[in-house]
Amino acid sequence: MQHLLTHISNFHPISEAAQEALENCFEKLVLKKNETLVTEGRMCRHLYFVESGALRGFYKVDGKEITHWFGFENDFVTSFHSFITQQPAVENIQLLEGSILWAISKEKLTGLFNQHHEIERLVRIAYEKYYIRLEERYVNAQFKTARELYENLLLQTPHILERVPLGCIASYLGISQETLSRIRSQF
Amino acid sequence: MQHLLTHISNFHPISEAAQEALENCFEKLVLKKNETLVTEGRMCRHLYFVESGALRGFYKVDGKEITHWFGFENDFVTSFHSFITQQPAVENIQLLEGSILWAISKEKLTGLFNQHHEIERLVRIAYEKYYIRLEERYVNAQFKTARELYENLLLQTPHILERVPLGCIASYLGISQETLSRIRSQF
DNA sequence: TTTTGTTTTTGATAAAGGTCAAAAAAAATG
DNA sequence: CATTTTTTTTGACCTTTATCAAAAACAAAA
Repeated sequence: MQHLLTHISNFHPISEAAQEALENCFEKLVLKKNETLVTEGRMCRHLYFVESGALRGFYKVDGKEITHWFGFENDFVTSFHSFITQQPAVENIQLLEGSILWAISKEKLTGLFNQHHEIERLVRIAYEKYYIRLEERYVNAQFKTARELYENLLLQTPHILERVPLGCIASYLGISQETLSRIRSQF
Repeated sequence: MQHLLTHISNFHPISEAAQEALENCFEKLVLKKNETLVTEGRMCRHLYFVESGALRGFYKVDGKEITHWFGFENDFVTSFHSFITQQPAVENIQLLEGSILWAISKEKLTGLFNQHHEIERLVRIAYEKYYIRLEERYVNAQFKTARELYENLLLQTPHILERVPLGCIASYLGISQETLSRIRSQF
């Protein structure tokens, strides 16, 4: 738990009172590799913080699994669309490694927003950061060759290449596994 | 100005006091077609609300202009990365039609956040909506054919096709203008 | 270790869409 | 209107990457 509070304080300092309130709302979750955290068609009512481990969000197109994000240490993850709109999730979240997570429900988070302006601010600022990150990925994805996408990954997030199976990475980059394999062999 | 306040109230109702505060912070801007609102390399310090008209955000790759979003009536637009990080913009914002905009500076907006929790909430909720929208576009862009992307546009945002030159739309969809032209001729 | 299952690589082929160049159409301007 | 200028369309060709199928490598389990 200290892990989460420290991470938050580094990101955007908050008062003791707010920290205590947060502490009372998160619950620890220990999951094993390959377990499923969120399943498509079901509601996702929680936001998760990754203390350690790795997971991925994926959805299915023509029976194929398309990974569209990875989560690692210090990431907040959820099936965002479902969490926000309270509609059934269109994606799945699966553990890529055994992980320690901290979960907070949407109700509790909303309660925290009402009690502590500074927590809502924290989240507002986090959204900005996540939005910018997504925007960057989007711009990259659309106008780079498969090779450039791989190089980017190699430079910017090499841990993904080390910890995640090739098939997941290929769909994450929007290219076929075979193409990724061929590109990788040239390095 | 009433336009903006009405739009905000529809989106998420706020108190009289907050409305007045908002009213004092926005400034009206009337711009002509082809004028530039934000230029790459320069800071973008404002958030804009589109009362009427149309504009686009684009950046340059190998001398080519890549449009990555359009803004129309009731949209909030800005060079988001620059506005948030206060670093020079990497994109340009240009008017596609003569437009009426309302501008608020980052300083004023931050001030509003401090004075009115509910305004920060409003923005937090707006971010959620914009994030989901971007996520959808991202997922689409990566795994649909050029034809499917065009069909999507036709169904979901036909006003774009009616009000925007083909070249802008092609880069927005991530395909060449020639391909878009050929696809369109098949309908 | 063998066996079995999973992941990655390799090869051959095909399809989608890009690029370049020129014509046609449409829009803006004097 | 007539004339530039800009935008869109069309055609020929080429590149990138997907797809399918099979082999190889690797990992897990008996």
